Amino acid sequence: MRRDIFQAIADPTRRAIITLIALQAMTPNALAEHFDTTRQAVSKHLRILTECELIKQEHKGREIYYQLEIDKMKEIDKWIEQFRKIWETRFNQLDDLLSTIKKQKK
Amino acid sequence: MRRDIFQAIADPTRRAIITLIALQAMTPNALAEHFDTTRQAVSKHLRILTECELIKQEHKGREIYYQLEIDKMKEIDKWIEQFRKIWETRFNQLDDLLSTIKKQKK
DNA sequence: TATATGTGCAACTTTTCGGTTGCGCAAATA
DNA sequence: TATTTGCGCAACCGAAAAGTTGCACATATA
Repeated sequence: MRRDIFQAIADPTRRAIITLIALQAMTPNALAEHFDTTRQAVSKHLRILTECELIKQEHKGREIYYQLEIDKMKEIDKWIEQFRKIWETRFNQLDDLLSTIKKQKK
Repeated sequence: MRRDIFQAIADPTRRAIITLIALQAMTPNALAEHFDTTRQAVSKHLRILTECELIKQEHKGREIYYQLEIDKMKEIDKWIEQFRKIWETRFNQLDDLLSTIKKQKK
């Protein structure tokens, strides 16, 4: 099974899970209430997210609280960074262009 | 067919395509040379990327140059932003803690 | 101790995905 | 005009994904 973060966040339910537990750790049952699927399906998503270390478990009696491994999210941010550089450069170029026009007006 | 950006960037080949054409617009044939698949397979990826408006075509004779719609990439960045806020907050909290410890030492 | 609850795991099914092959079409070239 | 080249599209195939159902197991609770 190929498991990487990008494949993990491809599924909308998994993205919703990530957003939910980003605020506070939650149990599978609590999470399942938010979706129109079975608890087992949610559990499966949690396993996938755990496998690529996007979330981690915290056992509390018979309950298992899942919480976000925020640092792992940085890996996605790292990939986006190369593009952020591009759009920031373009923005600056536009900025330069605008100020050049401004100067010409004077 | 459900097509969203996150599903689009889930595939490693598609991510590579995006990175390649971010630098300069390319034709399907030119792109295919970079991968160990057929031109048709690449073409299929290009169609998916086009469908979710991550790339756009520019016809030049019988050749089609594909180029990145950099603005669309911002949507991914937008999703990441909520988590960036979290890790920046935590970083600042750690920073506060460290300076508190420093003060106590004095 | 018997029962209820919270959970993960395995088996199975249906859908989706990524790839190949074969085709047709338009533009360039001989 | 005949041929080559660049391309998209449709049909098909195997693998993987996402969901359901049924089960086992540990921890609470009566």
